[in-house]
Amino acid sequence: MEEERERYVEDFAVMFERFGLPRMMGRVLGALLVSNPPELSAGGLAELLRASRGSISQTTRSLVQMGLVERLTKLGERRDYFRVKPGAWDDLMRSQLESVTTVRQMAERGLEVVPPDAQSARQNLEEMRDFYGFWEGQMHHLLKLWKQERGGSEQ
Amino acid sequence: MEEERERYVEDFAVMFERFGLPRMMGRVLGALLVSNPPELSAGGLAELLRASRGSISQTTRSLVQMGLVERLTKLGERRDYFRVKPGAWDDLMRSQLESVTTVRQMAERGLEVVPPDAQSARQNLEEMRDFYGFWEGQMHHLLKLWKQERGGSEQ
DNA sequence: CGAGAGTTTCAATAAATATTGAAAATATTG
DNA sequence: CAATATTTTCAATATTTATTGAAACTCTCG
Repeated sequence: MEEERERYVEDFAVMFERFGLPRMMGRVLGALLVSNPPELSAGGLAELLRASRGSISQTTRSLVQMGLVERLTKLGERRDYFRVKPGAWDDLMRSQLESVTTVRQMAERGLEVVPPDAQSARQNLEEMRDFYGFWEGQMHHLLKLWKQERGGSEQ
Repeated sequence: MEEERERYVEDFAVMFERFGLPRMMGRVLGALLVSNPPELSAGGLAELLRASRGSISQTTRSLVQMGLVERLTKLGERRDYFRVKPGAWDDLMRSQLESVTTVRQMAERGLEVVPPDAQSARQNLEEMRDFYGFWEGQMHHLLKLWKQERGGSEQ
């Protein structure tokens, strides 16, 4: 991997880290993203990223579970390969939509927990509920729209 | 703070933590959210959450900087108070929009880094760019829409 | 079934992060 | 300006999280 792409992978990892996810996940995803050919083996990733096989194993599992990466095998070869899953970004956004739902529910639970006469707290929580309720609906709609317009063939 | 609200604040903190932010931030924000009256002093927060003053100080600063909490003073009183900032959720979503922009830009940079003949990598990156470009535009639009419909009076 | 290629597990360790608490700084009052 | 209330800073520490590497495991092939 030449200098420039190594730099890219590292920066990708830092970005990922800022989203609260392990740096190594960003490295692996970044490496797969710019790899040619598009799939790499666990061993290949370990070598490319100068990381232990153990940590590649753990990281690929997490990425597969998150739906960002898929594992594939090749006829006549023992090793497993990994590549960026088509539709990965859509999946990621879908999990963000789940977070939005969680926040909305937390607002609703807040309204149950707060005394009926706590006006300002109720107002805060109602705004929170309404806002996240709004996003919940809109995101749902937009995910559908995207799939309709662009995702017709894949998956 | 009674049992039920303490539980709520802790659960709120765990949710916050899952988004990659410090647990204490979630505690402080959760406590302010369900507090009646709506503002609490640094000392009050420390006592309520059984946390050190130092960590309350650090946490409130971060929350203020993130735009989720505001500091206020009261005439005739020395201490500072904190409360949930009106429009906090909108601000938070705006910072998520910034993240979306960052991801889109990272996709574009990927396209510069990858050789012209690396078909599949280019396809990956183009899908990423288009997807996040789409969300960028849509989120921008929705934030405007929300402000128009609901945020007319505040701020 | 045994050998070899490859992957996963997991205890140990390294690294990063959050939290405390005491001292320093700051602001307000009389 | 001294006394007091309050907040901030920061070095030390506790806690959490990521990473390694060696051993165990799994699979495939001859």
